[in-house]
Amino acid sequence: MAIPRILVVDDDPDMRQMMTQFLRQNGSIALPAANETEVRSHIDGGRVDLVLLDVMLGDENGLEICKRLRREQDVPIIMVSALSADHQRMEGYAVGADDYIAKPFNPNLLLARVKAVLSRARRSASLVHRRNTKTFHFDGWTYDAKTGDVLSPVKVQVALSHRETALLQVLLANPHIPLTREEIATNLDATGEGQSPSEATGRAIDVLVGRLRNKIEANPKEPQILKTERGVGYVFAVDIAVSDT
Amino acid sequence: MAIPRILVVDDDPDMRQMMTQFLRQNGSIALPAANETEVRSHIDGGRVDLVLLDVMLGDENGLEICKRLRREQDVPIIMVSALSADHQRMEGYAVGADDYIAKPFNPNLLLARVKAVLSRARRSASLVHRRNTKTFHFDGWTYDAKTGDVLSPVKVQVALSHRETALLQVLLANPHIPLTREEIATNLDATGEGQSPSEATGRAIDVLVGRLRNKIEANPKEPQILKTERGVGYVFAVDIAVSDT
DNA sequence: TAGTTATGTAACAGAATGCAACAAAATCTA
DNA sequence: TAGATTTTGTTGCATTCTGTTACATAACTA
Repeated sequence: MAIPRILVVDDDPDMRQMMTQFLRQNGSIALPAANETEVRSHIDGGRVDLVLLDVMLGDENGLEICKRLRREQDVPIIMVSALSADHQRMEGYAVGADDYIAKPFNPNLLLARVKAVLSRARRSASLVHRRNTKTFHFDGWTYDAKTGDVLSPVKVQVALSHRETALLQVLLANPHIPLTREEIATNLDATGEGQSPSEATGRAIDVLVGRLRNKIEANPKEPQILKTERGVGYVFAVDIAVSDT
Repeated sequence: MAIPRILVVDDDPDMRQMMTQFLRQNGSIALPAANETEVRSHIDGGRVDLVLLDVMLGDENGLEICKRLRREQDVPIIMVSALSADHQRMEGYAVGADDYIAKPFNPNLLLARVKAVLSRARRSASLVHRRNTKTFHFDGWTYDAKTGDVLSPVKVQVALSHRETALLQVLLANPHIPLTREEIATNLDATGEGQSPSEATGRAIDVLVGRLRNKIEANPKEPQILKTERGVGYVFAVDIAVSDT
């Protein structure tokens, strides 16, 4: 599908900011909205693929908005709430939400849910569910994005940890582009394969890079694939071929 | 989803007429039934997405029918009753109804409830339309939702315990979606009987997952089907094909 | 060259997960 | 119904994963 357009509805500016930024970093178009009026103007104004709706909207009631939206439009809705009590969740479903997530949420979880709801919506529209079946080839190596398997040039399976896999994915998505540690960290948390409860601090990325090098570099001391850009960060420095299987 | 097929069960012809007409005007296929015999013939004869069940059915007892339906089929049920007393409502839930509405009801309210229950059923383990006798195929394996049989890639029967089967069902209903332990536990309890007696505590889900892995993973140490999402929970990580038999 | 800054990495610690062993509960059987 | 068997949750320990820290080394600057 085209780039998903996600409406972020929250009356707290900070939260709105945080969520829109996060979604944008992960390839979505995020549309912020603080109240029902802004929601309507967005929905009436253009395509919206998904609504992330806070339950508590100051004086307005997210549940009510959800109910109304559902009655009029057929846009998928994920309710977001600080209250994780089960009855809240139930209420969310009862008014027609497609999913429910409690604040504070794990960014991975949010992204996974967004993906899931979008793909579900897409599937019901097209009936055909094509998964991500790309395979990446670089410098003799193979990475199967579907299974997550990594094969060395001599066709030996190499086991990467979740975090290492996530790093590899980020790099594969940005070949020849030097990435700062911060960029890597942000995208790591987003990839959905790797987890980290909170933002990575300190030298975590350096260490992670080192670990990945130990697994995929012939000579980790002289990296050919994952090179250092002194003063900047790291680059994936070889060409990539992508095959659709 | 396709047009919902709703079974309207009421012994009063006027009320039946009114409800079926109303539902049809609102885009559903309404199937009238006056007693348990007619209910059975409809359910056995074709797909039914929701049952609107009157509590008072002349000499029969709606609650009993509800209980039986719940035990055999996994079709969503909304109880309808002229008695709005609280104990009645409670009884409705206790026998496994998904919702409860009191007569006389606001037609829009009925519609909202119907939609809510349908969408909830769609998203959660709605895979269990036993009557439809679906069979799931994944990674060489076969799971027959009707008989509960599980066949390995080499066509050997594998015996799963009730709990393991329930887990498999929850996973099959949510492929590629990382589920938290809490979500799994909730859905597990829901799949069995209408109640959720006690939240599974501790590491029960972990252990259960391990047990299922031992039965359906070629190499339980390196799960290909039921993968761990560190910090989140577990995912059913392979594609599923569903055949109607 | 000496000093400064950036990077590599081993060692450590805390957390998450896997799992065997046990116990309690449910189910079956004679 | 008593006893055997199966199922299922709990617990404790082992293992794996991942970020932090400390120090060594490399690169850069003046």
